[in-house]
Amino acid sequence: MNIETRLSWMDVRDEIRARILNRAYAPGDKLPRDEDFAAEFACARTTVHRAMQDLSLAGLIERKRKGGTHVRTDPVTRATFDIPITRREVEQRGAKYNYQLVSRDQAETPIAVMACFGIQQPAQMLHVKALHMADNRPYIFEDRWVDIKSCPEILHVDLTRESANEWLVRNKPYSRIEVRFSAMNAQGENAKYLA
Amino acid sequence: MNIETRLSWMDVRDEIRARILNRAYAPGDKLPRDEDFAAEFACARTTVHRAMQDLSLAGLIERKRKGGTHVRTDPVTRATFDIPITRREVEQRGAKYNYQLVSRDQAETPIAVMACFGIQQPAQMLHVKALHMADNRPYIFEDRWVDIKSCPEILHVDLTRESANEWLVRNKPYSRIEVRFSAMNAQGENAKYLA
DNA sequence: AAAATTAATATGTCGCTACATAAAAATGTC
DNA sequence: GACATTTTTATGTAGCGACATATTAATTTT
Repeated sequence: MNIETRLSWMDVRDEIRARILNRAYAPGDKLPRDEDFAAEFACARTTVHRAMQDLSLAGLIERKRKGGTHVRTDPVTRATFDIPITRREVEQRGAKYNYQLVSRDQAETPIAVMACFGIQQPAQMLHVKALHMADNRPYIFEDRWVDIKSCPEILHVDLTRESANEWLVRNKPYSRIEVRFSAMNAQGENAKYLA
Repeated sequence: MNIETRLSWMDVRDEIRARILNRAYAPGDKLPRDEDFAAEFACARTTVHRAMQDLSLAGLIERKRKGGTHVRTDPVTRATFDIPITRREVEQRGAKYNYQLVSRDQAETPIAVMACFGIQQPAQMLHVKALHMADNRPYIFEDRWVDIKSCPEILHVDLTRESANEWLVRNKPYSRIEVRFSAMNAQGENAKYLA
């Protein structure tokens, strides 16, 4: 039986994360090079690299070529969530799903929406409003702006039959999405901390 | 100049994703083994592996040891977002930040909150209400439930000085968070599809 | 036939090497 | 000193080999 079990990249990640939380490495600090960590932990650089990648994705550190790795000054808690298809959601509750297109316009991005998207220049966008219903009662009101340049195909979709949400989720899964919540922080932060 | 540039794991990922979107591999289908893909693309299995990992994280496919890789039957679009610290957000806008604790109670999880958290058994929780203000005008109303078992330290934090949000983000970054949005889908889906 | 055991197999992980790449630092040039 | 060029350096990526692990499939045992 070999006692010292080989340590995995997750162990390395956890150890480094622990140090950051301990303030052993304070926000803004430069971390040792991957190679030095590898020496310390007696593992390969690739293992450290994988750990670092994860921490970087998690928003805890920032890495730059040549620049090295730094603890983020403003800690960011990054979360992942799934954008559901409303129809499925309703149907799974055993309710009858109905969908109705309310409006569909093409327009320049209004200022308010620009701010919401975090863009500077106005662009051509498709503005869709639609109502999702469960058992014939309003369930969700979808008010959506889609950037046409990023997704021109949306113009040729029959949105009276399928919601923009469903079409996008089906046909553009994970085209690198960035989500912003503007006026809804309070509730959105109602997160559960799990083990 | 070597013409055939070596292809990266992202190229592999994009190609496989394209096929899934094309329905070349339909939902539910079993994908070829990593090794076969590696042979097809003339790259190493590790490269395919990395591509697959990414697609799996994105929610497009599901992998099981020995079971192989399958296209997910219900496509899920997975997104990442950052939970900001409200104070910073306000200050970055150049406004004056104020914070006021409204209430702080310890109680059993009410049914409504249990549903929100997706848990079955009631637990002891800390219920905090607080108001975040920008230039002395209400900005965000924070209504938060924190599971005490998952995070007992919260009880000893002086929440009149620092908001629960800020403390959690600062001290529990990425303790594997799961977020649920309940009544807020419509707006939350207002996402921008980027390149 | 049912249950327990064993083998086969696809994905997961680790280590090593080599090279690519971005960006800072050092150097050279005017 | 200001600017352009080269070197250095830390991270990023690809390939290969080996072994771990989970799960299905096959086989043996009862």
